[in-house]
Parts: sequence; structure tokens; C-alpha cells
Amino acid sequence: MTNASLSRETLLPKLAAHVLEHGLGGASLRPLAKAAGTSDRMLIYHFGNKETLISDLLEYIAGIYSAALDMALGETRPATRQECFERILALGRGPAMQPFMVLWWEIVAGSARGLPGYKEAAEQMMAKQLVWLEGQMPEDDPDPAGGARYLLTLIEGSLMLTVVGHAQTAREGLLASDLAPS
Amino acid sequence: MTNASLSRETLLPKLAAHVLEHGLGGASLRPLAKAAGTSDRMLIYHFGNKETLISDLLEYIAGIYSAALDMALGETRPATRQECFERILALGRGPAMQPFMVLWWEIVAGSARGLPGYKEAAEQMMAKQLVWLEGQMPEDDPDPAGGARYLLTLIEGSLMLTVVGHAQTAREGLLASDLAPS
DNA sequence: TTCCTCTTGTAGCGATTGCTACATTGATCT
DNA sequence: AGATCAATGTAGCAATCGCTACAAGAGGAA
Repeated sequence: MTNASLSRETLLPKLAAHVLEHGLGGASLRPLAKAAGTSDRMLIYHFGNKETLISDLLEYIAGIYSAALDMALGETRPATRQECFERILALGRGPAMQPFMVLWWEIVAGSARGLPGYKEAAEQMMAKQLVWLEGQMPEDDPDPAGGARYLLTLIEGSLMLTVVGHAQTAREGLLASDLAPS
Repeated sequence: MTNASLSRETLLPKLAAHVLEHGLGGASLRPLAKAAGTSDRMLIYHFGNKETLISDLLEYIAGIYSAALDMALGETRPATRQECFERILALGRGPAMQPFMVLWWEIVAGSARGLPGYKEAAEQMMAKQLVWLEGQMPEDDPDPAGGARYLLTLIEGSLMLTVVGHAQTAREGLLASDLAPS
């Protein structure tokens, strides 16, 4: 058992790396196994079946996403909600977060479709992002909790619009909000 | 040619119905063909290969989505941005739009992944939703174009949060925005 | 040693994938 | 009538899918 668990935990990082690069949808056992340095036979041995492999993998990915957010904490807190919004949006659009972004929308789609494990992972990732965002709110913000939720909604909407080629639309929308640069 | 085109246009509605119910990811030729009352053989004959079939199908779906929006035009224009927001959010969360919603996030994911045809369809669907939303803005709104873009960003962010089980988060975020009910 | 359990490789199963070669229809055109 | 051509069915291809049966090695317990 201890050995099996150890192997599982050894496998997960490499599986996650493969999925971050090639996506969840087309992920099949043999390519996953090759990326992790084993065989499909062993993946089934360690995880039981593909469904729980994906579930466990999503849970693990949610964990490293959380760690990535912690490492992206800014040195200085932004002074305004607008600055906070723009800083985080730039982070989300940046190349470092791009593999996560591409995978993220796949997780959202799986969550909408009801695929096992997807909604749990998505829920956890959003919850983490929310508390992270609360910590990034301006110090003098009158309502950090509500403000974080408001910004989260706007940021995710903007990121989605960006992904489908409507970054300009999101940018123009910001100008009509209470976050518009004065 | 005329006959082939006619057949293609006859097939597309049934293909769209199947995809709206079962998703794009797992869509393979034989189930698609069965749903459309033909064979995989004929799907390839009419569309050339699966990739252009999916592209054409996405384009067609964008069209019927546009038509569905036109049919969902309200009798009365909302009086405030807040009312407009809530009305449209309720529409998006309603059961009638649910098949579209589930498919939508799959299209967003494909767009992020760069799958052929996905980004074009997503772009078109968002553009349509945008002009539709502009027509739904309050009559006395000082900036209908900017306001529609702002609302679109907020609505899509809220819908995404809803899909991953964070509807409450979106609701609380709204309270911290300038759309909060007075 | 002898057993026993954990781990792994080899080989393969039946199902499904996108796609194609070949033959046949039925209608239209000359 | 004979030729032509789009449309369709049948059969099957090689590749891949998730998963499993079987055997063999390894290492600790008796």
C-alpha cells in the first residue's frame, strides 16, 4: 500500500504535465503512460480505471494551481480595485498561466457536462482563487470580500472573452464599469 | 451540387440536435450518422472529413443560437441596467438555454485549445449576443454600447461561476458592484 | 527454504475510431 | 438505347481505445 501510494504520487506530476500540454479531452492511457514513464497496464493497476485516474489527476492539478497562485502573490498590494483588476487580468493573460487557462476551460466544460471529478476540481480552484483574490484587495477597501467576488466575476468574464477573440469587447466593457480609469 | 448542398442542409439540423444533447467532445461519425438517419459513409461523402463536418456544424449552431436569441427578445425593455442584467442572467440559467450553455463551454474550451472552427463559432456567437444585448439595454441608458459590453462580461463571468458551482459567489459579487439593488 | 504478496511485462481481447475501395442504383443527357 | 454521373450500401482497413488474463520476478515472513 505504501509503495503503491508512493508510486501514484510519483506518477501524478508527470501526468499533470502531459495533460497541461495536451489537454484532458484527448488524453488516453497509452500516451499518458508514456509521458509518465510507465505502461497503460500500470496506470490501471495504480488507479483502478481511467475515470478515477482523471478524477485524482484533477484533484492534484487543483492543488498545484493553488500553489501556483501562492507563488504569484504580488510584493505590493494594489491601491485601487481597478489596479487590482488589471494586475490580475494581466497575470491571467500572461504566458505563464496560459497552460492553466487552456486546461481551465476544458475543466469548466467538463463541469457543465457533468463529467465525474470535474466540478469538484473547478469548485476547488475557484474557491482558492477567491481567497487569494481577497488577499490581493486594496488595504483600504471598504468591502474586500464582496469586492473580491465582484472582481472575480469580471475577471473570469474578461478571460473568457479574451479566449474567444473578444478581448477588445472586455476592454471596452471595463470602461463602462465603475472600474473605469478616471 | 444542388442535391449535395440540399442534403447537407438537411443533415445539419439533426446533427446539431445530437451534438446539443451529447456534446462535441465524444461525437464520432457513426453515432452522428445514426442520429441524422444516414451512415458514416455519407457524412464523409457530404462533408469531406470529420474536421470540416465539425466546422460546418459549429457554424450552423452559431446560426441557430442567433435565431434563438432573436426569439427570446423581451416584450418590454428593462428600466435599469440591473434589471437588464438579472433578466438575461435568468434567461441564461433557465432550462431552455441549458443545452446551449453546456455546449457553449465546450466551444470555449475548443477555442482555447485552438481546434479548427471553434474560435470562429465562438467569436460569432459572442458578437451576436453583444448586439442582441445592446438592443436590450434600457432606453435611457447613457452609453448602451459600453454598458452592453460591461454587462456581457459580468453575465458571462456569472454564468461560468454558476456552472462550476459558484452561483452564490457571483450573486454576492453583484452586490458589491454598481449594479447592486438599491 | 518455502510461501506469499506486491509489482511489473507481455500479449491480447473486443469495441470503436476515421476513412476508403468497390459495386450498385437511379436519374438525366445525348 | 447507351452513356454518364451523383448518390448510396456493403465491407473492410489499420489504428487506437480501455481493460484483462497470465506469468514472472522481487522481497519479506514463516
